[in-house]
Amino acid sequence: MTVRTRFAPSPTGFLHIGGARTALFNYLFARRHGGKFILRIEDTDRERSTPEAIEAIIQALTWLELDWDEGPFFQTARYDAYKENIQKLLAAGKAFPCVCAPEELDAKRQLALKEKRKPAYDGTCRPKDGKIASIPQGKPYTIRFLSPRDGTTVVDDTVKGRVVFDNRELDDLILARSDGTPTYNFCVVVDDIDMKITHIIRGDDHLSNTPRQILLYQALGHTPPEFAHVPLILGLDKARLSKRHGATSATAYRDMGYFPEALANYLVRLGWAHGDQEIFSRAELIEKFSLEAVGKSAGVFNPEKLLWLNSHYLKTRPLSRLADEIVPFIKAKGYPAPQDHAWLERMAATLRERAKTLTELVEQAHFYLSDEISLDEKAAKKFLTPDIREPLAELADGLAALSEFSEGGVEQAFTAILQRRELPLGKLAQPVRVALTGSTTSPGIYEVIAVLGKERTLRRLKSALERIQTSQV
RNA sequence: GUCCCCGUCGUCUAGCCUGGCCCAGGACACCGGCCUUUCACGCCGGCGACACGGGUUCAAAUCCCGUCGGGGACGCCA
Repeated sequence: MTVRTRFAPSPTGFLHIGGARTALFNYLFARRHGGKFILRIEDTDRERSTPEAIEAIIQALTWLELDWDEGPFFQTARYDAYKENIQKLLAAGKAFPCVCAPEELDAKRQLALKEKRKPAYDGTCRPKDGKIASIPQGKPYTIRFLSPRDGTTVVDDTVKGRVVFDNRELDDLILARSDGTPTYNFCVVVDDIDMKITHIIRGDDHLSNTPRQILLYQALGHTPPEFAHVPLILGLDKARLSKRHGATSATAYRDMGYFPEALANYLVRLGWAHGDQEIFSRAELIEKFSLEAVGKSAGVFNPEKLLWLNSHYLKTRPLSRLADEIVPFIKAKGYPAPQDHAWLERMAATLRERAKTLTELVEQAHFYLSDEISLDEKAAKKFLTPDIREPLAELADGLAALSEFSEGGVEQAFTAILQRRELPLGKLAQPVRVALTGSTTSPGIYEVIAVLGKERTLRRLKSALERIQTSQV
């Protein structure tokens, strides 16, 4: 039997973090077992489904490199299949029409809740004594599943273990709305049967749906697949992750300068572990992922750790790739995109250990990307002082005379002056740093100078010198 | 309210199934130190948890029961 998993989002919004992890687990499990990973769009709720959401979900999956083998399939294109199966159930006396009005049902539900009872369908339209109910004429009706009133339904869940539900807890769920369109729990089962899904891996908020679905499988004459309900992702307040916890869409992280590898690595470790290992390549994940190692308890989303993983990927990324990846962020900040790829690489190399995201890296690259450096006045006051004017001027001359404008050459120029004047490096480096970058913190001063190049370095030193001159008078 | 799930450092987790190797290991964050031209990186060290109460046992984070706490489901949403 070849493994077939599926990710089945409803396109009512972007792909959120929890969905991304579910997709990842399904993907990994399928790949691990040489199976197929299927994408299905559950768009039966026509009110809330949008083409934009579909696009956003596909984009997010693509960004995360969770490529699917079949689909996307759309439930709205499969109405015939659902209708056919409803007819089958109706004919077999396993479903029945219900003429209860939504308002009635709602009132009963409210009352039950108020009286602290479990709100459930009271069976008003349930056919008595095993008769096959006839279709009501001239009245709107829904089709309900005739759910057994006794016995138990067992879910043998790969992560949660054996969970037993009393069938009395399950009411006669609606399979088709009064407009004839099928509902979620029914479509899912029909689809998973037709698409030959062998393993359903999804959030554990679906665990309580599972006994109904198992009952539907049985009614339709099929064996249920394996179920694996993975715990939910919580916010810092332990409530289910939602908008108020900040960025929750997968692509929001892309836009904030995170790498897909980092997000995937973070997400997979939330609820799953392989010993003490923290960093996983995609290949390792495929090799090592297993549902048995997925934990049972919900996990809190920790942005700090994601950031740490991202910085890891930032530090270890091939430079030429990094250079490509920062370009969109440079443009987004409104800088002209540098054409010299090699230069971009050198620039990124000096910054990558100081930034945790691409956004941060580009922010710190301001003095490379623009000649209008923002001078920190406090720093200027402290370091661009008259006593440094001479060494600074001398350094400018030394750098101007350099035939090879490399890090090594720059260092020699510095050392020569420092030795002659018996100055510690910091005494000269800080003023130079302020002159070139506008701030007291930056990458190593030799790297900065080498990357900036002779012309821009000299120009900035010159204007610093001028500033010292004028403030003297 | 009813049903279901869950409960190891602040957070993610290893260990739990197959009790002793665990006065509980790793990671993020935090604190201190080292490295150092600044800031980072890196390295070293520190802080810090078996929810609680009973039981079983020579021995319990690990097995059993209860309590408490958190989450989820209860839609003509998915």
